[in-house]
Amino acid sequence: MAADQSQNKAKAKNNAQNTSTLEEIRATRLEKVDQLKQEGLTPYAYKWELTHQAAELQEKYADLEPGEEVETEVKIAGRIIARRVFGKLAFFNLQDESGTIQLYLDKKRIQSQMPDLSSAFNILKKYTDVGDILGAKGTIKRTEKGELSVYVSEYAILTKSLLPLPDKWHGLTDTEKRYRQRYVDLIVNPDVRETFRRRAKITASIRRSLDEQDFIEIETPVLQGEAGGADARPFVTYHNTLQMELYLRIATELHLKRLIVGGFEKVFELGRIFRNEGVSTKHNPEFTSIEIYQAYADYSDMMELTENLIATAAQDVLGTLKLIYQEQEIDLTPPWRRVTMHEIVQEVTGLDFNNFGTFEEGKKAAEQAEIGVPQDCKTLGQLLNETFEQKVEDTLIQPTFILDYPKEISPLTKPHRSKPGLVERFELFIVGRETANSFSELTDPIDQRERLELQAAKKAAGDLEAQGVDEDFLAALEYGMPPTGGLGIGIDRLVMLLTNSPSIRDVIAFPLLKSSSAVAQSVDYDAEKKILNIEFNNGSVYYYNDVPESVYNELKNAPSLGQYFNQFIRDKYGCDRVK
RNA sequence: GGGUCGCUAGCUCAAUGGUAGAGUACUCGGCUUUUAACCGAUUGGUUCUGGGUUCGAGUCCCAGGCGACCCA
Repeated sequence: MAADQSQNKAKAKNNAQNTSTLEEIRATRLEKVDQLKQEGLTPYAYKWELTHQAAELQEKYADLEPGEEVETEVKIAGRIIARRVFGKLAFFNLQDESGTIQLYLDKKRIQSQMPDLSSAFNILKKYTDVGDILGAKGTIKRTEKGELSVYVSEYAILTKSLLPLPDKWHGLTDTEKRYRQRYVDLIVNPDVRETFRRRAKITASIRRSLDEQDFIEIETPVLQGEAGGADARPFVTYHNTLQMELYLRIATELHLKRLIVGGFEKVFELGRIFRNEGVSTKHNPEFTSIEIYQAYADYSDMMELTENLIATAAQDVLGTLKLIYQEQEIDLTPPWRRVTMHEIVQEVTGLDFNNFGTFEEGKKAAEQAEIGVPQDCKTLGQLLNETFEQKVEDTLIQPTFILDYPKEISPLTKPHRSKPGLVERFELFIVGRETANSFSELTDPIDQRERLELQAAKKAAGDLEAQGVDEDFLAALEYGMPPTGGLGIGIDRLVMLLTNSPSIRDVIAFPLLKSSSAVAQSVDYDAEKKILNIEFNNGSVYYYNDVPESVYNELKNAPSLGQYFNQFIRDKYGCDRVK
């Protein structure tokens, strides 16, 4: 008795080794990897032949009665997302891309079907964890409790997982972790997988529609010498061997138009666009657009195309044109409302911009209507647009085409055929968001040059979003571009709408997030050259130039090196990275 | 750029300025119809970081980091 007790104590002590921190869990699982190898198994397999996916089986055997079995042999694979283990019986829930199915693991059956592995059931019991990838072969059985199961005869551990999954019940809700470790989010939140599956269906549907109408997709450069086609700040990069600055594209417009000049009549590109701007629920610095150009068409044709593409995508993905977005009912059944910017501004605010003779007059009226007029707003056209953005946009819940924009905010658009000062442009708004933008494209090379030079002047004056003059594009126009309708659709925003996602980050698999910045760790100072040498905790080393000795002394004596540095040095002195 | 809120165990969350806790996961033992399995036991912490106030700080103050939402 006494001996038993001391033995138990020793055992308890032995078992009391720490197994709960992340590192300890990982160490325990690495041990299991070793033990599997000792059993002659490979914890990282090469292949597993499948015959079915989980959802397929669920559907096929939906009518199987509890207790009933089918002798057909199936092979499936997936991740263990739950384990319920008894002495000689176990139930695992296996998740593959399509869904989940239960594995019914009976010791007797497994041991007899896997004679080469002496303790096949115990290995399963001891060495598998939630998170492991498992392959299973067996027959179909609905258990007496009514759960459709694969009655396993053979299994293989295909991949041993070393890290624990989030809580099976509460899952992963921390938004930051969900975005930073999207793979974990995808494992435990099935609706996230559904969102990205739906995204793929939407882009496939759009490409299919365009293909059926004989459009072809042509890829244009991401790296460009001049970033044009939109008003946006570009990312700048550098080509070492060519020794030239390059910009990441902010639009695909100017190159697709070159293709129209070259003789293609229906072209498009669906691809990534980069804009060096802020991050919000509606903006990610890299996002996806589709731009479509059709020769001999105008913006009216583009309206029909827009309705057709979006309605078809919704029908393909949702099976309906009526949907709910964030508790608002949206009806995508064409035709959609078409209203000019002048009309809608008057409708919402009561301001009739046709009545204003001068900018001053308009400004006075706008300010009375509580519209904030920014400094750089200097024309009636800009004021109209400002009023529209401030008062109207949010109210455009159902799909609405806003037509006929002021010329000064549309440098690539053909003048309106009957309304002076306006251009033939529309934007599509749904749930208050700009979702598409389209013009009768400007084809007059002289007019285009004047407008781009106006943009370039703004850029020279410090407007970081203004466009430069793309001489080669102008040369292309001088060879002659046929009348052309152009259309751009924000794919991310469309996907948000059709997946009922409140934030653009929900529809981008890996949204851009700030990395936690490096912390200054140690410091050195060259008094003669006034160079401050800082080493960061990530190993990088920077030289900060022209740093006064007094600053160095304060830094040295600061309670926290890292914070003094962030506050008083980081952005205040020029620096070179040396390591 | 401004404001509000948040950051504590792998995950989800507690904790009047006074011994950092629960559930779950992990580990060990038991169990052939479970499905948030169950029963029993053990374990697990840089409370985001750096300062400050205090006899004493997860909590109060200052600064910083990251995130969410709102505004411009």
